[in-house]
Amino acid sequence: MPCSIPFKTHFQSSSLTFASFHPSLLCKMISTTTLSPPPTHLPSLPQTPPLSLIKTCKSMAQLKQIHSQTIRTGLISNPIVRAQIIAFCCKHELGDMEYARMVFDTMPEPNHFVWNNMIKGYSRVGCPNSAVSMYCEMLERGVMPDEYTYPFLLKRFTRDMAVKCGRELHDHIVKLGFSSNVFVQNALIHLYSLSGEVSVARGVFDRSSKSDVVTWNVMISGYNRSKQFDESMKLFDEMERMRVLPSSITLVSVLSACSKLKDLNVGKRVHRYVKDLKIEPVRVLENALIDMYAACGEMDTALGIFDNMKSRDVISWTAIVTGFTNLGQVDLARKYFDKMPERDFVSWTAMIDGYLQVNQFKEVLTLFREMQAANIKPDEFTMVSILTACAHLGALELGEWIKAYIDKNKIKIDSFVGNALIDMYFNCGNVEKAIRIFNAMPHRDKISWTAVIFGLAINGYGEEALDMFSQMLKASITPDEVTYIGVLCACTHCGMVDKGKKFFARMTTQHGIEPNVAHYGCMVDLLGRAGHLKEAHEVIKNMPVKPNSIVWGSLLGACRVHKDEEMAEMAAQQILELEPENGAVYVLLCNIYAACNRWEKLHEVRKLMMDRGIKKTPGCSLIEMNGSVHEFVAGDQVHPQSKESYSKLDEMSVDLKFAGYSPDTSEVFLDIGEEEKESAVYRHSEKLAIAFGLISSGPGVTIRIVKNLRMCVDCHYVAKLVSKVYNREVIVRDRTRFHHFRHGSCTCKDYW
DNA sequence: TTAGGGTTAG
Repeated sequence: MPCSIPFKTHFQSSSLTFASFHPSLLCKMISTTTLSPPPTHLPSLPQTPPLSLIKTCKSMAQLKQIHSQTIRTGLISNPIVRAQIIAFCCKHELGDMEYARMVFDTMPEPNHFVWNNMIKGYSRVGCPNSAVSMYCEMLERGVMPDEYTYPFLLKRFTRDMAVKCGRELHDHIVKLGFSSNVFVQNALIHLYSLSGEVSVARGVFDRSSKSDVVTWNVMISGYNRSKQFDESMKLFDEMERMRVLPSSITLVSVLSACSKLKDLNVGKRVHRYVKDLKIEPVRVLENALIDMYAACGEMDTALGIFDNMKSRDVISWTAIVTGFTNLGQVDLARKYFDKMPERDFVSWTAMIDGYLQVNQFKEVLTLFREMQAANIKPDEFTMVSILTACAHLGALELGEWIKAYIDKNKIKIDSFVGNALIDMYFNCGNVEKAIRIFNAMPHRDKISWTAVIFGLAINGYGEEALDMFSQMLKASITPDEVTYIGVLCACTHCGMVDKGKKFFARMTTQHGIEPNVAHYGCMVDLLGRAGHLKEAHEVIKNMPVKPNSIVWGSLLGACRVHKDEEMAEMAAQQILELEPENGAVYVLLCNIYAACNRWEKLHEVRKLMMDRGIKKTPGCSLIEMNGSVHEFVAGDQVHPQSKESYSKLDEMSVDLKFAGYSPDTSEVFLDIGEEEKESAVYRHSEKLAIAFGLISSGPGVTIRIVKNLRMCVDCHYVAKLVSKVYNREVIVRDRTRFHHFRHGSCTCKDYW
């Protein structure tokens, strides 16, 4: 419902509209609520004048008694009495705004004091829309606001409201001549920093007298809000130069900025300030100090303050938990988390995020379940952590559940949540849903575009990824180095060597991005896949940065596919110089020797592995069924349904042999007979997971598996046949890419 | 008869 500000007296020609507001909220509140009238038969109160009684009043029940007495005695006709009753409802912690409105409606001509109190009351109870409605009503009835009105009105504004009507209200303030009032100025700085127009806020700040510490505080917190922590610091310095004494609130904001910037020096300076100026170490300030020291990794100092606090709240505890999680000391963090007397959604999310940071994804999900059992409502921060864990585990069902939860609970899908959803869907191999989320996002940032490009690329949709890239450029979003990884990855997946080279060059010439080691790795992958092994090697030799094991690993992978044992040896040697303990390299080299029938060489590497005590990482596959993640390790029988899975595997083996399957043991490098080799590949973890998937789900249900190592040729072959024989889509995410098996073929086009 | 500012997790 459009609501024009009826500012008739001063704005005859004004076109001001408050289209965004719903003053009906207020009307609704009043019309649908049954108001309890003041009680009529009550024991008589002591004969104290009602105004003094209201001042000492403790509850709404008491207020209603006083109200009723004033009605009986006729004192209610005094407008000051009604104003005080309203003021109590608007200001008191237990004040009731519905009651205030009821009394308000009995006043034929409420004065400024009453209007201001009503506005303040609605702001206090978190109904800024109703406060605006009240403001509109005030103007409509020809009462001009005064300098008290605006600080009350703006106090609880939301970002949206600030964006939509900040400028208009500023206009009113200027025209009414209140712009030099320091309280109004402070409210305006707050308003603009809320709407994200921090430079306009700064303009108001610069025009102010700057003699009031609150003005500085509002500006500093405004910079913090818009994450311009450097500016907060500069302002703090300027304050010192201008000899404005900081208050404890200034110090809290500055400490918050120090924490974000990890600026221990200024943080310590603030701490000295607290000590030298003998500022009372209130809890909020101590919390801010703990957070600053924790963020800078100084846990001993943080704990020193924590231990000496008179009283701690949930923020003090959470700051300690976060301090440890940031250092990766998740067990210590958990120790404090478990000791917390109370935990809120932030503390739970902090601990969950701690597990995420150290890649303990299962613990992430376990803790999330505990959080739910404790009846703590997660918010969008929690959702991001859980979705990220789902993405790593390939847990699509849980990810979908989170999506449904977000929808049901109307959790805001901001760009963080949107991007996490996109990542989750892509990492679980559900390209369609990832794109659906992307298309529905109102604000797509660089990260959203990059997530889509990269997601499409790793899922084998190279052409589509490049199409997205050109759409991104058309939308005037500047790509960064991560976007280009996605672009190059897309070229690799489609074997578009020339295009890839062109993009690689354009990255620098058009967007000024210097390629880093990851980009060179992509180029090696691109050339290697196409069989240009020498050229790939040339890229490594000429790259200006030191190649890492991933770059050499790409070349080694290409050598496996194109069976170039000589270059493979060289690449493997390079990797082992960098990472002598890298078991996967020995294994890959053995695979290559086995595939080339170079048994002597293979024995040498095997002996080297034994001598150096290097063990082959056991293959492990995760499969999610009915909301739980199941783990299968090659050859193990730990899973409760492993017996059934093995029986299914036997059955599969017969079915697949009818379809022409014979085991491919070319990559088995164990010195064993052919039969044993077959038995070894037979028990690979992804086969067990596929068998489990087949017995645990109905016909036509997609089987999604996440594997910790590269898929072997035999498993790849089996997955292709399963997709055909059982008419099932099988999606396997291995160490480096996705394999979507459909109707007997794979999107990786047999290169991985 | 009425005012303002702050801390924790992506």
